[in-house]
Order: sequence, then structure tokens, then C-alpha cells
Amino acid sequence: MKIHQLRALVEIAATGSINGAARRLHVTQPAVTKAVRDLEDECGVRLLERNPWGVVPTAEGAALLQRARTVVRELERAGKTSRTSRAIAPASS
Amino acid sequence: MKIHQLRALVEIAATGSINGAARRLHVTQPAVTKAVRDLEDECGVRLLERNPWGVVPTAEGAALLQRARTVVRELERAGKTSRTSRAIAPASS
DNA sequence: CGGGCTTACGGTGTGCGTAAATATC
DNA sequence: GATATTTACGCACACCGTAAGCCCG
Repeated sequence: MKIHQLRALVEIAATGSINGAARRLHVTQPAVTKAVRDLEDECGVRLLERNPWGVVPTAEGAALLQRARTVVRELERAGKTSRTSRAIAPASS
Repeated sequence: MKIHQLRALVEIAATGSINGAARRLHVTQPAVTKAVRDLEDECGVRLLERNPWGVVPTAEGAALLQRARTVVRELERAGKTSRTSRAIAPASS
């Protein structure tokens, strides 16, 4: 269960395609494919339904997607918090 | 901003020492030291106050700690969700 | 001396990119 | 032929463990 895997899932859902997710994540398609595949392999569930025109989350994928969104969002906030701390830190003489 | 770094921060705060965190995380002390150091280096803030008898989170460390706890907790829930999906998935003929 | 943190060094594993293959329209 | 996904291969980076050093009681 790695972050980049959850991020991949989130972006795939957001764009409706692995290609689009790859663009957003600034990585190549195979990287995203492997990320979700590892995730599916890890939990033993098909997270995406592969269609010729793209992909759609399965019910299980959608369920995990909600969790993934929260994790990514909170991680984002953590990064923001660290930046804020960086701003107020210099005053801690 | 990696998960294991946040996890390290959480466990350090929980145990009050890098040594204790290492034990909980089933890794060695240097690994934990480097994890928090990388985190500090990344956000440019001293997260821990090093004392001879152990370490104590700084104000900035405490702030990030709250976020870190949330991230770790949510990630935990994500893993649990995947297990649940695994349980209900086989019925999706 | 003992306990705890840090630094340096080497190995191993993982994630990424490139290249090639398959399927649909 | 174009688009989208998947698989295979090789590489670079990051994490971890071991070993050695430093500080304080």
C-alpha cells in the first residue's frame, strides 16, 4: 500500500483513463499501469474495469478510491503544514 | 514527503525516543534517524529537539505530527477497506 | 563504561522510462 | 493507422542494515 499507487488510482478516476492520469502525475503510462496493477494484486481485487475506450472503477475500486482521496488530501495538507511551520520557525529564537 | 517518514515521526512522538520508534517500526535506529532528518531537511524545520535522554517534538514537529497521525490513520483505513473489498469481491460473478 | 543519536558505507529492492506487443475503432 | 493498455527489460534512486563515532550521565 504505497502512496503513489493511491495517487494513481485517484488520478485515473479523475481523468477516466490511465493515459490522463499519467499526464497529470508527470509519469509514463506503464508506470501508472503497474501502480494500479500492484495495488490490485496486493488486495486481490479488480479495481478497474478495462474498456477499449478507457477504464472505469469497479465497486471495490470506488470504495478504495474514497479512502485514497482522503489519504492524498491529508498528505497534501501535511505538506502545507510543513511549509507553514517553515515560515514561523525562524522566529523561534 | 514519504509515508515512512511520517510514520517515523508518529512513533517517535509516541515512544519519546528514536530508539523506541525503531523498535515499533521493526527497523534500526539509523533508519529512523535518517527518516526524520530527511523530513526536517525537506521542510527546512527542526522537527525534534534532541536531548541527551531522548527527543521531544518542537512546536513545528507537533503541528506536523497531527497531520502525520491523520495520514497514517487514513492509510490504515484504506488498507482495511481493500481487505473488505477483497471479501465482497468474489460475489461479483 | 552504558545509553542514545548520528554519520558513513555497501547491498538490496522498488519505481521509472524505453521499447515492443495486443486490441479496438 | 491511431489510440489506449499491457508486458518485458534495464537502470537509477531510495531505503535499510552494519559498523564506527560522538555526547552525556
